[in-house]
Parts: sequence; structure tokens; C-alpha cells
Amino acid sequence: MEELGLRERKKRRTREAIMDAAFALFRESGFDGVSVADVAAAAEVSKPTLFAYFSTKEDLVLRRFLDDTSGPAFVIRNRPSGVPALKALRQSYLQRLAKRDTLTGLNDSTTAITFHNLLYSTPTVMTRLTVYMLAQERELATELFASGELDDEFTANIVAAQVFGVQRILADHNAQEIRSGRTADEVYPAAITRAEKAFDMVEAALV
Amino acid sequence: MEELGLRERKKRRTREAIMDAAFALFRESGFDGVSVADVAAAAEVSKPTLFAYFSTKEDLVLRRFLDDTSGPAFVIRNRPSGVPALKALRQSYLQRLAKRDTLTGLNDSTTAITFHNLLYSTPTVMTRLTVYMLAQERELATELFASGELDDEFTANIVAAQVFGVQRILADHNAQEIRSGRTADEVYPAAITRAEKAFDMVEAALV
DNA sequence: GTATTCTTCTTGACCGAGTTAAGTATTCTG
DNA sequence: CAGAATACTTAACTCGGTCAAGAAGAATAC
Repeated sequence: MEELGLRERKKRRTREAIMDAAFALFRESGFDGVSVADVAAAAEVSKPTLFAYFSTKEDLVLRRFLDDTSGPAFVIRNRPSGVPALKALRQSYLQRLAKRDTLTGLNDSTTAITFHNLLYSTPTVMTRLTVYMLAQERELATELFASGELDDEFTANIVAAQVFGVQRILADHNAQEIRSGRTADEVYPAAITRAEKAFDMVEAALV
Repeated sequence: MEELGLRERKKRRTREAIMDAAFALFRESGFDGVSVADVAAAAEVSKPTLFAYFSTKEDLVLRRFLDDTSGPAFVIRNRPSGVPALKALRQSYLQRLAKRDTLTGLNDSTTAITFHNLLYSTPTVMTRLTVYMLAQERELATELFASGELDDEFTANIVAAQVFGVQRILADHNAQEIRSGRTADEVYPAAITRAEKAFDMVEAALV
């Protein structure tokens, strides 16, 4: 059924080519040292085509890593019945740690490190990531409220904000440890401990 | 002692003129309906001069309201001895509510409403505000850690994130109620209740 | 297999935000 | 009043992002 016509395959290859060209150039000269025109030229497409695939320059960096993120709204909706929302979120986050999801910061592959260096050294990219996270936070809030597990919409918003705030801080810490030269496997146990403590705090807030 | 020379007075007037011109134009035609060239022309300055005073277009909207914010890092540093950090932050926030600080959302003046409409309808302005808030969050985190009241840097980061997350949600709710036509005085009691509950949650997370 | 249609791509021009350089005006200092 | 700072203007430029018109190529009909 996934009959992927030639047209779709081509589009996918073009998309990959653009992302790869961008990543290579950014790694070499930094985000601000490369213009989108440069990227387009390297990927052998025109500038309008590039923007048909990625709506901002920052997305050239972020899109790849955002896609494989199982959104927390999804986690809530598909949790086994009987499992409290926050437990499901905690579990999902621990799984992402185990999988070395790039956005947890706990990934020492060269691409992940380049990614985090770009993120760390380029405010506009960081900002754009924040925008995506805030969108997900709102999704989570509505899903939490819809799940009926929380008193009111206000509390749902607060909890969603706390969950995302916590994940952001956790990612910062993990990425910083990786950036300081330690391996992901080395940091993993401490990362789990921190995550558990952070989620404990969020849960404690609810009592 | 504030012997304000002619030069400083002129600069201050120019700054005001630019902000006022910008605000009037934005209110009329929306943020995206006005170019910085338009603003510069209306304020009778050149574009480079405008950018000497405000580093981005978004700052034309935000600067006025950011200045009167007593930063939370400052609150921590100057609290009476013996008062726990979180109590001081709560107290400071309640004072801002009482003062109808624009950034709490609890202000029904026409300028505040215009401001929040701009904020709500213009993603880039909202994003820029978020950037400022994240900077303050980091300040608060270092100050919290320096105060020695918290176990470690990690916990300090978490708490700072929670405090700012909570304030953001509170502002959203207040602004939304004001936007729906209610007066600030009307909403005030509920705003206090929400704030108390939110800070209770943050404190509960620490035990 | 050719014609038609739909999509995607390219070209080139354009807009607006933000920066830079060189020169002019104005305020401050002695 | 003269000279040193400092603020301002003008003009040109870079870069991110958009738009319109047409060319190229894939899908569908016959």
C-alpha cells in the first residue's frame, strides 16, 4: 500500500539532500557563516524550492531531530488504561533516554554533538526549538485536560509547563556533560537519577 | 545628582518618540502591517538611528514593558534575611499583581490591552518575549544556587524553570480573562487565588 | 506510445529587517 | 570660542523569505 511513486521518492531524496548539504556546511562554517543561498546551491536546488521544503533556515537544522520525537500528547492518548498520565510521561522519557534520543541531550554521536554545538552557539536555532516545544506543551495541556485526570484547565496548563520545563533542564544537563567529553553510556545512570528526581518533583506538586 | 545633560534628555525624548510612533502605528495596522522604515519616518529619525535605540523590531513593542519588571534575581538578592527564596518570589509576584504590572496580564488599560493583542497575534513578538524570560530564568537559577538555599545547581535550574513556567501560565490566564471583557478589579481575587495555588505547587515540589 | 494534465522546479524580481561606512551636525569640555 | 566626542543622516549593502510566470517532468487517458 505504501506504493511510493517516483514523484514521492524524488521529493524525499531532495529533502534529504537539502538537509545533508545544510548540515555539512553548518558544521564547517557555523550557522551564521552559511547563507541559505549557499545551502541551496550545494543541494543543487533553487532558493524557493528550499523554502518549499523548510519554512525557515533554522528548520534545516531542527527538522531531522524533531521528527523522531514521539509527542507527549500522543503518549497520553495511547497509554494503557489505568496508568496515570504523569507515570506514562515519565516512562516515555526514560525510554527516550535509553534510546539516546538526540533531544534528551544524551547522545554522543558526532551528528548529535554537532547538533548540540549548533544549538548552543546559535540563539535563533535555540529559539526556534523553543517555539516547537511550546506548541507541544499546549498540545499536552489540552490532552491532559481532556483526559479528565486533572481538576481544571489551569492545573493542566501548569503541569504541562512543568513537564516541558523539566525536560528542557534535563536536556541541558545531559548535553553539557556530553559536551565536556564524557560518553553517553557513562552519563546514563546519572541521567536516569536526575530524570526520576525531576519527575518526582512534578508529581509532588500535584498533591 | 541626576544632572541629566541636554544630550541625555534628547536621547530620552528620541527614544520615547520612537516607541510612541511604533505603538500608534502597530495599533492601527498591526505589527506586520508596519515596516521599521515607516516607524522611523513617523518618529523622524533614520533607520540606523532606530536600530541604535532598539536592536530588533520586536523590542519596539516589548522594551517599555520589560523595563519596569523587577527582575527575580534582584528579588532574591535583596530579600530580608530569614525569608526563604520562594516566599520572596511569591510575595514579589503578588505585589506585581496588586500593581497591575502589564506582564502579569492583569491590566485593563487600553495600552495594556493593545500590548496583549499584539503579543497574542504576533508570534515573533511572543517569541522575543520568551527569549527575555529565559534569560531571566537563568539569572534566577544562578542566584538561587548562589543563595545556598538549594541542594545543587540542578535543583536550582528546575525551580527557576518552574517559577517562570508558572508565571507564564498565570499571565496567559489573566490576559485571557481581560481580553474576554472583564475588568482587572473583577479578576483580581481569582488571580490571587490562582497565583497562590501555583506557588503552592512549586513549593510542594521541593519537599 | 503519444497527448494531456497535474505537479514540481527554476528563474528573476521583489520586500523587509538589520548592518556598515563615510560624512555632517551638535553637544560637551577647556 | 576652538577642538574633541558623540549622535545623526545618507546611501548602499547582505540576507532571509516570498511571489509570479514559465519550463520540465511525472502521472493518467486514449
